Amino acid sequence: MAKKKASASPTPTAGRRYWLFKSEPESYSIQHLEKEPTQTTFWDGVRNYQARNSLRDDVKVGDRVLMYHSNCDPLIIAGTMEVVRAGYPDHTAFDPNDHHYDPKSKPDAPTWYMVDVRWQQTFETPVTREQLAEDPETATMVVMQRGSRLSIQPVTEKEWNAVHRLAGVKPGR
DNA sequence: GCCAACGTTGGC
DNA sequence: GCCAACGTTGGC
Repeated sequence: MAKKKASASPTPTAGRRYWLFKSEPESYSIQHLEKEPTQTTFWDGVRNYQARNSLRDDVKVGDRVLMYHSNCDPLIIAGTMEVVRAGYPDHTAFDPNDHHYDPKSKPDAPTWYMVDVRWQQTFETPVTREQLAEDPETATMVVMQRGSRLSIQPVTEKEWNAVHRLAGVKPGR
């Protein structure tokens, strides 16, 4: 477990990547994350190979993440998170009692991976899907593509900045 | 609640 | 290795 000094900020900007993670707020919302004792959680339950590859190989400590609330009304980007631990095996796949149990994933040969994220900010004015569709800089985001079911998606810096503009806040530190 | 799009499974 | 059937996702 990686404890971080409060003063120790961050991670260099260079090489930082941006992502969008989907969650159904009924299961887990940004409000849940904000209320966690450490405002940190492990992002478990991803059971799609393309998304798994991103979590295992590409999502790095210091990367920034938009949290998208799916399957709800209104559909929004609710806020942002910071990656605090890079890909490691998703242990919920090993637990037969867990909803995300997958017998083909073994501790010595894990199929599924997760990362740890820390709450960064909850947008006072969340950005709605409708806004994303209307703005030329965000309309092309992966999340807006018809039939896009990918739960871990790359976001460009331009899109990251545009989402913050729509939220009425400065793009984070 | 509906249903299109998508990923996975399994018979052949 | 093809592809139909199936289950799931997720916007509407």
